[in-house]
Amino acid sequence: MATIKDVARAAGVSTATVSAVINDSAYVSAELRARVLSAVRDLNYAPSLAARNLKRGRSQLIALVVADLANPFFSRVVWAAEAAVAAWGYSLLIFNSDEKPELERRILARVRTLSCDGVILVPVGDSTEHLQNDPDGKPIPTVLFGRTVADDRSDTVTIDNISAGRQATEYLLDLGHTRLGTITGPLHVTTGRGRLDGMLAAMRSRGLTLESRYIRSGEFREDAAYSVARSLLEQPARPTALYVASGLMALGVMRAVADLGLRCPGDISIASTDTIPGIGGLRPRLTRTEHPLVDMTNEAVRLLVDQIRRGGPAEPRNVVFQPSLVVGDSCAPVVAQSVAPPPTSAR
Amino acid sequence: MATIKDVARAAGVSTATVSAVINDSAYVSAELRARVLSAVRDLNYAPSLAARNLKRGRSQLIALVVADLANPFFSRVVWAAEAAVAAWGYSLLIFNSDEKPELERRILARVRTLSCDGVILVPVGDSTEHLQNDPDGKPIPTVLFGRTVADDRSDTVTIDNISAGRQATEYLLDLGHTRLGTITGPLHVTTGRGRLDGMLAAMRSRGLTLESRYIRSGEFREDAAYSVARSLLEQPARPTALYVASGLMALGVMRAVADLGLRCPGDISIASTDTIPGIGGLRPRLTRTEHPLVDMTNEAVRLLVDQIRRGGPAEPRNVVFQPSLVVGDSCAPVVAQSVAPPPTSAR
DNA sequence: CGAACCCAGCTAATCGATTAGTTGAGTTTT
DNA sequence: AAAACTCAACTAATCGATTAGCTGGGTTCG
Repeated sequence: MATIKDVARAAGVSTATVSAVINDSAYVSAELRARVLSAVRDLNYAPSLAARNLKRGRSQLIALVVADLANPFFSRVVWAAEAAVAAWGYSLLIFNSDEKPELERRILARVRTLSCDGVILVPVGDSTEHLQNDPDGKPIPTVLFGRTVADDRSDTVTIDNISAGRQATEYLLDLGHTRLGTITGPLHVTTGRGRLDGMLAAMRSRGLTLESRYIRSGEFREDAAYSVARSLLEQPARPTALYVASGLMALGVMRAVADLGLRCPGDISIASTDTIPGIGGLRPRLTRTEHPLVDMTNEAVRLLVDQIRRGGPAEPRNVVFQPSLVVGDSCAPVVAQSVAPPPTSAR
Repeated sequence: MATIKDVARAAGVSTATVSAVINDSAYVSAELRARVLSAVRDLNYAPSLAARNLKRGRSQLIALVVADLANPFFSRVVWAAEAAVAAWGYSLLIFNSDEKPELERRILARVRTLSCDGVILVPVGDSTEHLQNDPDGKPIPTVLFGRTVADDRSDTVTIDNISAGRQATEYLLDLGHTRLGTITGPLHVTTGRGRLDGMLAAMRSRGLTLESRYIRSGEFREDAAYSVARSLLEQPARPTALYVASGLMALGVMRAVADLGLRCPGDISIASTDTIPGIGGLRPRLTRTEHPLVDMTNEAVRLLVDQIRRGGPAEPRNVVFQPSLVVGDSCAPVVAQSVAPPPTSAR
């Protein structure tokens, strides 16, 4: 690799002049500028970011740490983040904490070592202590994405999970369903907890309760959702409608429904929250609440770049996006289903 | 951020000793080692990669440049690559060339600037000229993934696309289908071209031909596949079976089939190639050829790390993985379908 | 005409690590 | 006991860029 010295020698100028030309940081006469540029081309010179970053103290790197890279939801976040980050002149590093707090801790240490300019973090566990890991110095600019944690001084970008759970549930209730079931996410993360809370609130406000035997955690995983959905639906007097707290789990639930020989929405109505690619291919089309994922990601990157530029967090900003209900045909009015509560088990 | 000098001062030793302790690169007495380690802890010191990399001339960064980050297939590659790369002690940068050769060129320039230790590249366009962009110096260690390009000195990891097309087609032919159609990928990339060639070869060897009006390109995109599938299936005398060259396109095709009121496999049999998350939720279950994606990714990373270690490419290695046929229930024997070629248009 | 100024371009310090080369106290050899 | 070794630990050069500060020729102005 050619260095700035090689270029300077080839162009017959000093390294300072080369640097000035490359960065447009000072006036250089047209002649020298031309000589430098042609030398750059001849040697196919590209400045070393390692050296530049060492001097400037930044890296043009932004890290995205997601909780589960196998989840298509986060794959879309990766896609959106790559584009957003590139638009601001940064490059994107990807890490997968795999829902393990200990791994998250190690990743954040590495992020610091790599001197990333900022982190977009989907936190796992319930502490962000690792974020202010620098007793004297300033912490790395951080935006928490999707989930929140207890005590916090960081910017956050989240959705209104309670509203998502409520909207989906109210839609089912409006169709006349009263015996509802749900496949939740992990209840120790806000996305799991909030959606269930929204559902409970919606039912409570109509004087209904959610029976605990109709509540199962699918852990935000397709396979887990499949098996808990099976066991949930094989109960005698199964619910007439199901709220599934994530798109990935909805795939598993639909699979379980098909494997049990149940028809959707004929035998069971299903509503879910969040969209993943591929869900559009499902028939029936799922009724679901969607998040403005691209907007959320753009906003997270914008907040992060803003923090980086001003060199430290201002007072924390919490941006909450609202989900919207997208009606498909996976839900039917309860009158169209068996009217009398059937005490028979599924097949 | 504390520097190595701060640590040296705090521990009352030289920076060389601190470095020796951190890297285990020379013997240090137990006492000094303890002093250094405690200073490291006190100051929460993390060595600056920028400085280390500048000196060592490497970055511990591997770039993954994919052709379409919105495609769930590549999302899975990202997932597998992150894990593989981390296991070797590297971190993963993600870039999306979005099938644009010009963007790919810019990305590779940036990869060079970032002094990435290596690149896993899903090439778009048909030249790798940009890879030996350094007239004098050595090119960045590179592994081409999934696709190949004409002239090449790089390692490659690919699948046998011809075999994938042939296996899927032969399965359909064995069921008695003779009027086949296909939704192809872009024919200028090897994954698109090869799968079609495999299909053509399979038909030719049974004395059949693929009518050109039954061939459509879905560009490896879900929406494009949806619309070309619609127009293909709305023709009079539509094919009785379809080979769809990618998982993402298969979702679009299934959607088109459903929207046209056709039953699969009743009215039309469908086989495809490659798996994406979410495809498992489809009913009927798709008959398809699958790639050992995780193995492929691991192999690509292994080859790349090997290149990095030996400091330059040995003679290029081309690893080809074989697809395997996974039988679902999206295909039916032709006798079960309308026996006489129906000259009626769909619906 | 000389002082004051301007400014293109240069010299050299600097960022934070690694590491070749040096030092000097302690040990072994003869 | 001097010479020859060992070896823990240190000093200082180095990686490739940026940039503060300097230089010296050319203008402007009193």
